[in-house]
Amino acid sequence: MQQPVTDAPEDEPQTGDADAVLRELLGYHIKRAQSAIQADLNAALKPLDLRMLTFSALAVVASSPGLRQAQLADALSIERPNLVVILDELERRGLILRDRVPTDRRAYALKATLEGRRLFEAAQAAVRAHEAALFTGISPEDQVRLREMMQRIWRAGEGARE
Amino acid sequence: MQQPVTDAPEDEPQTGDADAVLRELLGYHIKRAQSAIQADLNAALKPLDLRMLTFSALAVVASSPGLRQAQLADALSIERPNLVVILDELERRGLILRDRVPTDRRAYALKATLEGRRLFEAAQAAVRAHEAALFTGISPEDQVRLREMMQRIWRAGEGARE
DNA sequence: TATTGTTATACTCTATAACTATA
DNA sequence: TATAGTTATAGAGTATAACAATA
Repeated sequence: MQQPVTDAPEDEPQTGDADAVLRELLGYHIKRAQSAIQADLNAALKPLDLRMLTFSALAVVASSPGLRQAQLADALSIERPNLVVILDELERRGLILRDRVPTDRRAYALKATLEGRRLFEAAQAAVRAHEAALFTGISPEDQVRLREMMQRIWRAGEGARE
Repeated sequence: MQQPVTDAPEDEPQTGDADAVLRELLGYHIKRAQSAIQADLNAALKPLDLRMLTFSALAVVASSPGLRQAQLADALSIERPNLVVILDELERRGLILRDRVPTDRRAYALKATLEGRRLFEAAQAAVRAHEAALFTGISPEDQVRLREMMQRIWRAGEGARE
């Protein structure tokens, strides 16, 4: 069962094989897939003038009204300062409101406007279509396995960070 | 078998549930896992003064000597201009060389120095340890499945980009 | 004293146009 | 003309320190 490995000389590496060292790493494949997902998601959100981050923020605010910015930043796994510009943009576009919390005048209670909720609904449909398209090749059972594996990796990373 | 779902009132969302909308998306879990992987990988490479990108570039150059910059950029899936600073850094540190190609004086043939190959070996060991640590919770068979799924997603993204 | 949101800042990664020197 | 590497530049995401207002 001898396989003719390749015709090319060893010292002239083929372009398509140059990433062979990297392809041995699981993280390489996960990164490539994640890049593809992000690109496709942003393309799907572009007609709505949203990006992954602005969509995520709008989605969380729309479905969990009353959150404070610190809580939202936590839910999005981003730092508080980085959330400010995102909310500035969503607020400027009339998609969310920063309501003062009466009991704690330092904080804002975030909520989506009617327009924000409508845009969220449209965006969610676009995102679901995007996921359906990108994950067609993966059976529902495998998608469940995949989600579990991703959660395990994330938890392992959490553990390593302490 | 009734489960007491939660004690909290509905209109005061719990912090831990704020990302419920996002957790329905497979892409959300993949992104979180990828972030964890990148953070852990960079932490593993930090003692060697490498990052994911500089490691990847060094790895490809070390194992495929003679590549041109355009080919390397292609292997790394980055744009040619963005590769320049990375190679500048690796060259300045004496890890790689840019050798003129005699037959095409526009191009450089990239190769790792002895020191570059040594650092690559050390880095590869660190990266393997990092992957072993992060992926302990995933059986070898599942890791194979995972890789296949990532490749499928990436190809679906490629198809969507045309 | 501690916390909320904010400003300022910096670093990394990414993407595009335009230049130079060669081909 | 076209290509290889480069420069300049801009956008997006991420991270930290420090501030004013409030608790």
